[in-house]
Amino acid sequence: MPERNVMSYNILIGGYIQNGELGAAIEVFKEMGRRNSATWNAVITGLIKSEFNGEALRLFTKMHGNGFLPDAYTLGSVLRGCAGLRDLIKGTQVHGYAIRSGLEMDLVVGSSTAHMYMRCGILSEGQRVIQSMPVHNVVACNTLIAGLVQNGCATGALDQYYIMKIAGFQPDKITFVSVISSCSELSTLGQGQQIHAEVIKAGAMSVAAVISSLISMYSRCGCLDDAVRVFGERGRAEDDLVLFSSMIAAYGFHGKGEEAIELFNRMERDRLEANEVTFLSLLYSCSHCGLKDKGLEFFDMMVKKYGIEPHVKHCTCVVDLLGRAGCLDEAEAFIRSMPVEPDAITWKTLLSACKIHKNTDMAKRIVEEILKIDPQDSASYVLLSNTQACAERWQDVSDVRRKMRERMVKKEPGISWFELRNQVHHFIMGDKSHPNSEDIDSYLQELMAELKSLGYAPDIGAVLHDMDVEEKGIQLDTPQ
DNA sequence: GTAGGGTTAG
Repeated sequence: MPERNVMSYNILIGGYIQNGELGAAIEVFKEMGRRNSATWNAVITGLIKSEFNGEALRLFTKMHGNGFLPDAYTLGSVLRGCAGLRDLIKGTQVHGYAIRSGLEMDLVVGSSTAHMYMRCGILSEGQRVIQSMPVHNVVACNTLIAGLVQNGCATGALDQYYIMKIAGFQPDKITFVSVISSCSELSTLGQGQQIHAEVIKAGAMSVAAVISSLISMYSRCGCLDDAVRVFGERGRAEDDLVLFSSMIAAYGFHGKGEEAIELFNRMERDRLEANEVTFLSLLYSCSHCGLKDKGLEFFDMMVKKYGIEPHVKHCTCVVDLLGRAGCLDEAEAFIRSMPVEPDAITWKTLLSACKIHKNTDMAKRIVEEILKIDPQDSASYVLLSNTQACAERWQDVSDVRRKMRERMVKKEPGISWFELRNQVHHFIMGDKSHPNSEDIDSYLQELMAELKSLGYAPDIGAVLHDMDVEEKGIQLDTPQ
């Protein structure tokens, strides 16, 4: 087979992959007597684009074994595969290969390396790789911004967004999705509105992912009306399904279960086929709106009518549904017979229901399950201690606290914040550092008096014992 | 002919 023919086969493979016909591409690949690096790269990339990451990595090993040296194309794809599998060990090996072959600083290889580290939760290494690159482009900036927000550093992501603009890069749809998510994480409505305006100016309002993140941002910032407006003004987005899923969740977040269900019914009428995320939004809405039976009905419908295999997240929603409704035994039985392995969040969902319904015996048992999965989970110890406090079992409360000290488990103090006229004001429990602290406190007392006059009874049992050693320390250390 | 970043739920 002459080299000229290899090239025409490669064109054929490329075309199949572009059309999503991976099977046909692999058929051609198998038939080829001679291949070059581009042949291997095309198939490896095709596999990774369809999320066959493990298969792609095996083919990469085979490529290497056949004497073909990986180039920047290969490494970029393979690193993306490692990121998809969250395989830090393989990812680090590929990074090592990139360094030895002098491709580490290549724009694509560098971004892919950083993305791999950040997907595996190693934010600092990802930041280091991006910052050591001599040249940047919009993709390198996006990699860093997305990595920051996905690793819980939304403030850092927004800082990086302003740095990127100062450096002269034009944000694109992917930048917008990441920074809008950052705003919803931080509930900084003003900043979110400003970015919304930038999205309009940049002409990115037809991108479903962007609209979706705007709906979610407005909803989480407390502006359901704006979320509804963005949803209503959506043009002919190519991917309507994501928008419906976001909007259902937004209604659920605001306690509007009826509206969430109505939207789902509208999807069925319009023959827009719900997917696993739609059902997640729907189950979430039912559990947050006290619609237990409806929720169970939807779970059943998802499996039987739509043929969607339940994911652990769906099951956790069902646990929440049962738990909030007070069906604790049913919830525990559900977890123990679920089709997928429960994770720490599943158990924590039940634990929080134990606190609401003051079931201390079950709480003890559930905490043991959580600590099997995550022994350093401070929130579970605190939740257990609060459950005991609600039931006025003070001896058990101090036992839990003692265990935490013995196991060196530290609880991060809670923090809350809000944005006012482009300024973020934040408060730690017992914090007196805010310049208007006294005024705020006296207004809070007024509000509390008004609440009580309207019949509100605070849950003192839990509140008094919510303050633990670390939080007290911070309260005392805070400058006046 | 082959390369990198994002989405909704929790």
